[in-house]
Amino acid sequence: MNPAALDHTMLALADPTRRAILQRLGAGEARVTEIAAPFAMSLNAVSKHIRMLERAELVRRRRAGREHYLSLNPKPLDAAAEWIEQQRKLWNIRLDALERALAEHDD
Amino acid sequence: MNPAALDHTMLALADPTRRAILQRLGAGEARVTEIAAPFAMSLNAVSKHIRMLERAELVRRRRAGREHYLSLNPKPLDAAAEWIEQQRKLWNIRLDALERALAEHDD
DNA sequence: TTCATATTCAACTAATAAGTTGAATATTAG
DNA sequence: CTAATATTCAACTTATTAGTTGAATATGAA
Repeated sequence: MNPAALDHTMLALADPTRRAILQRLGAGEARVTEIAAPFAMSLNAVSKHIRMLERAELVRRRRAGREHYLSLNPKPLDAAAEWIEQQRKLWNIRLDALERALAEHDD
Repeated sequence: MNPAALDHTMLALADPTRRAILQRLGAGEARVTEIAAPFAMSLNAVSKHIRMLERAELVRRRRAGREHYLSLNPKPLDAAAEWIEQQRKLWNIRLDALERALAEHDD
């Protein structure tokens, strides 16, 4: 588990265009041009977003002639979700301890 | 639900220093200097990281004289976790459908 | 072969992030 | 009052992101 991998994953998720691309790919693979179509930016800009998603390994590319088919790889989401869940768990444990301490103090 | 809020949350989580700060705050509130101590960077650099965490509303600040006590606000993590879970759920639904289609095809 | 399509590469600008150092501000301690 | 402490502000550098336009590359179609 490379620590920079989580950096890349989180950074990839920190942009609405990239989140929309992932959401689109959730429905199945698609070509670069198809993915870019809904966005009010150049194809090149979307191409760069895709590159960031690939760096995070959230997106895989399959070349079929001149067309590149992209698909979602949800694996890195596991580490991201795990970090957040771990954090929430620890926080809750601490809050529970606080509550118990307060309850005791009431006696 | 401001869409930029999720951007800020994810971006805040995309840095190991900031994640470490959040982890530290999971154990309870702490002053800026205390938080900065373990890091091999200037106090000012950590101060800036804290500002980003505040922008994401992951950290709250309570001033007590010249000392600023920081605490974790885990609320924004909910939206982040929810986005990821939603994505994983959709992905799994699609994979299940794919599997069913394949199974049918086998008959 | 020639033309159109799909995509990236290269070069550029502008904005933001991440870090530095040094000064300013506010508060507490002696 | 003066000195030390806690923190931010300001200015600066460097790296990265996000976007653009125009050219290159590779493939497919006529």
